[in-house]
Amino acid sequence: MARKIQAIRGMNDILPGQSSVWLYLEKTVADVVKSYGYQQIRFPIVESTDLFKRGVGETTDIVEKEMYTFEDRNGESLTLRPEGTASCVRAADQAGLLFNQVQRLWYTGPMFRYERPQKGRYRQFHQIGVEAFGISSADIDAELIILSARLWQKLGLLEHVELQLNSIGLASEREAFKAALVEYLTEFKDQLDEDSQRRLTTNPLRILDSKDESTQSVLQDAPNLEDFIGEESQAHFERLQAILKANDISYVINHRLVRGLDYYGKTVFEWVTTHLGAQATVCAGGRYDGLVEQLGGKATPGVGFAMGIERLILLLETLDLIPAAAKFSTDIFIVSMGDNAELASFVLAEKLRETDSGYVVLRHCGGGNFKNQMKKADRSEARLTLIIGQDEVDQGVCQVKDMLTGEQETCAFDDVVSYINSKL
RNA sequence: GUGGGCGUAGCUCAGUUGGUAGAGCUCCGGAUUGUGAUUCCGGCGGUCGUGGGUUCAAGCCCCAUCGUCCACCCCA
Repeated sequence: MARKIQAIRGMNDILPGQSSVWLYLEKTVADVVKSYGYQQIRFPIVESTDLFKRGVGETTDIVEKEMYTFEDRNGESLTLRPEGTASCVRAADQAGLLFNQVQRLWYTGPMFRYERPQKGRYRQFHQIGVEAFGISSADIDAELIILSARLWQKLGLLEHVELQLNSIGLASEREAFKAALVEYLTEFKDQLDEDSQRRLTTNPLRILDSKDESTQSVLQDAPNLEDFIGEESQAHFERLQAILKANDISYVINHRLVRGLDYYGKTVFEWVTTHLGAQATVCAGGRYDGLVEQLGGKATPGVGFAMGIERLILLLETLDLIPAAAKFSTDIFIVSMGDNAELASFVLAEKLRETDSGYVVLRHCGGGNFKNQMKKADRSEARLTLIIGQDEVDQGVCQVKDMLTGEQETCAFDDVVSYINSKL
């Protein structure tokens, strides 16, 4: 036997039992997002490596060590997208959709990061992203957050996720804070954990997140980001909070909340849960007013967020929140024996599918005796089984069996559709 | 990239101090003729992840390797 080839590590197949849940989630998101006036945009999975280097940030972990980068046949460096925002900006700007106008866009699809896989974290994972361009005021930040809350409500997740908010100010304000933080922490360098010492030079803001006790105690008296936030950023943040309050969106302010992508400024937020272990963040985003310009477009404000589909599905599953209607199920199973009955069963099946009822009609294929076919019908978990043999063909009828009660009735061929409509 | 757990039939797993493999489910067939979920009987199905090593003998011990899971890091 030839050796089997398996899927690439961290890249999962979505199997039949799972796919209906994906469809349910995607449909729910599409409906919610549409009701806020967002239109879908689709862009390629592969882009120029430079797009992500410039968009996401050269020194971020994503760009430094997590990208799937390779050379095209003509030597151009290409990368499998590690996130969607940079591509979205590129696509929208290239089509002239960003200059002097408002755009509300969303997208979904696979993203790729070379990480060590674990629960809720995969090398190919899927995101749904929502982005709004051309509005600099806080009301659009609020709209996006309210939209996400609406989605949680539709999915039954609202009480299981918590909104964390922060403002990380303008780039210049952040730089000033970063400098002050590094200056302060350098004094206590020997009291910091190993990772944090390294981050002093690589990503100082991340130190705020450290779980190390000693590091946290050093941080007690460290400078605060809030003190470096300018008036404009502050007013923006306050307005956002006022709108959220008016809409009864509860949140906690987390001054430690910083994002891993360089393009964020002012508003940042995350929806987190306690049900997914280490992968607590289910949805995250923020404002990125400088990104469009950084990618060569005319300065255009932007805000957006992305959610991880795998994580959301994991959450829905652990909380048992997937509605029965979202699961695949067979409504009618058709059993037949003999050549004539087989022909009749095809006709019958098409009669049922022709209606707008949306019934899932499964015809048994491959013959076999009634006993085995009935067994298949049972396994299919269909509500009703239609049975046709030579006797039924001769009389122009079929048997309709209710698999729950075991009751069976004879029904004229011509009346089958209306009879079944009354039963289901 | 770092650390730890795990890898035995299609699936879930058992396998005692090393003596060349078992259960349940699934699938197929049967318990009288054209009717399922219970019950009973029988059958198919495994070079015990892979490659080395120790031993008279390895699923069990040792090394390596791959895969998987969890955590760190980072992120959705």
